[in-house]
Amino acid sequence: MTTMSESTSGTAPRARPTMRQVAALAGVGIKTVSRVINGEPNVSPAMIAKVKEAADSLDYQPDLHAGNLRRADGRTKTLGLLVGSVANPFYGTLHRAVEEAATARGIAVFASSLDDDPGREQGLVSAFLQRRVDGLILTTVTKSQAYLAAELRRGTPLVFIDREPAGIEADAVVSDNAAGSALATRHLLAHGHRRIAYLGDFDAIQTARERRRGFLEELGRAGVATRDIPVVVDLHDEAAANRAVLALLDSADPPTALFTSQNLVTIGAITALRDRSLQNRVALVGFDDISLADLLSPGITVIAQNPQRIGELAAERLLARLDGDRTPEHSYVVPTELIARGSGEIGPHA
Amino acid sequence: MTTMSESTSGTAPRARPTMRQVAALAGVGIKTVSRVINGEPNVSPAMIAKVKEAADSLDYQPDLHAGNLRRADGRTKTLGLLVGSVANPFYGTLHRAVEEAATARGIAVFASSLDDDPGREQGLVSAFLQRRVDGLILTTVTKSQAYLAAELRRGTPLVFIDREPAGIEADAVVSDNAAGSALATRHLLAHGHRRIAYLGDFDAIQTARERRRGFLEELGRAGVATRDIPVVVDLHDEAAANRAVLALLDSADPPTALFTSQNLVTIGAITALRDRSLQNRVALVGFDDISLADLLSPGITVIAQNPQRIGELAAERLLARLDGDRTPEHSYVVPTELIARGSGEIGPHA
DNA sequence: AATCTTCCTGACAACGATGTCATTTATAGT
DNA sequence: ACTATAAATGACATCGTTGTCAGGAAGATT
Repeated sequence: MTTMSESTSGTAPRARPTMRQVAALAGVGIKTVSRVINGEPNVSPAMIAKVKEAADSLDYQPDLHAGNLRRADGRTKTLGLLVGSVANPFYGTLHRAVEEAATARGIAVFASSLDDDPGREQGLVSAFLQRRVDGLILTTVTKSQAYLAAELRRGTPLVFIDREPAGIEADAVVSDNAAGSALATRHLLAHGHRRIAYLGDFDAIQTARERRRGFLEELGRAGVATRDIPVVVDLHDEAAANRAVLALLDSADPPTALFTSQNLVTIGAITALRDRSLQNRVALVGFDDISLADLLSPGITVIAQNPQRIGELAAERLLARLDGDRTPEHSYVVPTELIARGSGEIGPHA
Repeated sequence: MTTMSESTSGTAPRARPTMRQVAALAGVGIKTVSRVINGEPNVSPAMIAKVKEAADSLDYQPDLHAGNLRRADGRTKTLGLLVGSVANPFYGTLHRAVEEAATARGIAVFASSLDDDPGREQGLVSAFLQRRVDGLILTTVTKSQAYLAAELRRGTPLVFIDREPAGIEADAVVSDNAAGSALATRHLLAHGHRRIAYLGDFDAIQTARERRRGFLEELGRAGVATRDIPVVVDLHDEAAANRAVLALLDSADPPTALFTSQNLVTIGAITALRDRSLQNRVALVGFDDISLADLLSPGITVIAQNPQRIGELAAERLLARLDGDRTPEHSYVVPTELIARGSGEIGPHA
């Protein structure tokens, strides 16, 4: 007998019970407890009942990691998700979709924010890896993700989201940034605009560059001289965007339409247009949907991404890889969608 | 260059290296590797260099869980966060605050959504416990959380957020729901309203009941007969709220002001007021802040909660408990704040 | 020179579980 | 009744790491 009863009386035990303690209480071998807990076959009903009763009375919870140490497949039923920020609703929705697919298979999700900090990215990835996650879904901000090559070779599935990987071959799920921008541009051109200003995020961000490319290429296809097109980049917050738009509006030859490449930039543009009471005179299309955009006047026309679909697809790919899918790595492109709400349908007022 | 070469030659190893392999490569004992990896003292510089080189060349990552199995303190440097939904920006912000505090101490965060499902709550808690989280920060939807008593007794710190625990004594961090409602009510009364309608969420939700209580008690203090006050509850989405508000506006004696107890209900009320073109005639104060509320016309006056502060406090309490804080359990109340933006300052139009 | 510290180092058991395998017991087949 | 087969059970090694402890080398003290 191994009873040593730490300290006191009749209540539940103070220490966390082990399988050995359950076995002792039930008067059976430890392996039998293991079989019952894991629902393995070839255990008599009487044994099952005895063990379950002992386990319940001790409030026993198996230690997944101890088991995993010995288990053949080495799976921790855990996965890591690395996004820009969990406070960002775009990533929140994506996270939810990933969680849904994971939970359905008993997989728990670690979520962390990397905050545009390459050092933080590597630290968080390392923290996940030390906890032996079964796979990783991640946005990246490092120049190259070659540091993950060894891990990938060991069989840890990696799915990149939002931005494509560099220096390594792996699955990716991204939005159709250039095509979305082209769509927005075509929309504004179709409404008669020729002088369209572009307002973009940090040019260091891959998706920001893609969006700008889509915009400029579409103008090229339409035969609009890009020489006269105002392109402002490196706008990362509302205040900077507001200032940039005000400067454009106050210039000698102001644009008749604005294309903003990101959420906060769009909001900065809205406030700037209102500052000059031009919200019904200058057209605006923004990349990324904005909540309540339809309640504003005018409603804000946007190119909406589909974070839920991105999350679903990323999770689906990851789980498929875990199930042994060995098809070549692939980049999945999730289409964007133009939602017309008014601001993008304003014509050029000469 | 990056040929695939399944099982071959000189490249990095296929299997995940263990400490034993690093030791073998460096030609030292395994315990010495352990010392170097964990930065323990009393290792000669030459040894440190040798071991580090071997570890790097194998791309060795220590297995935190294996170590934890043997380690004295039994800490996994992992914590579980259970919220309504990670897609909800309120919880996203809270999550971020928790993550910030956790990451600073090398603690990784599991996040899951319970979706108002009591069964799911218990399943997720169990999943966390099996992964031996060091502590739990959680919103609950079960009637009683007595099922967690044994775990609490074992020393796993529990911090309840948003709603207070039942059937168990533990720390909690909650918003001042009743006081916030009273504040909103006082605001509307001060602007001359006497006929104020209340539109609330499912009455099964504790916070929803608290908000209603704060509203009715404040009316009582002001001597307003609650008999004539329209109180509609069990509204959980925008569409239901819209219908309820339309019904009130179309009634014989419509209210001059609305108090909506939750995000989606507030939005439903906004659309209903617009449907009747009454957004500048009927006052509205909503519980929970709404993004872009200041860009609407009128701007929406709200009682804002402080999810970041809730997250910070919850994390702070949890970490303190982990550090050995044995002070009695306590409920921390985070104040709410009224943000006046226009809709709540409309007077009663008789 | 002999002894005492102090510093380094590695052998070994242990953490809580599961895989393997041998053993016991029940069931069926003749 | 007696063996052949299947079902039920537990002893034991093992997963990757850290705690304990003992032993050897180097430096300090008498």
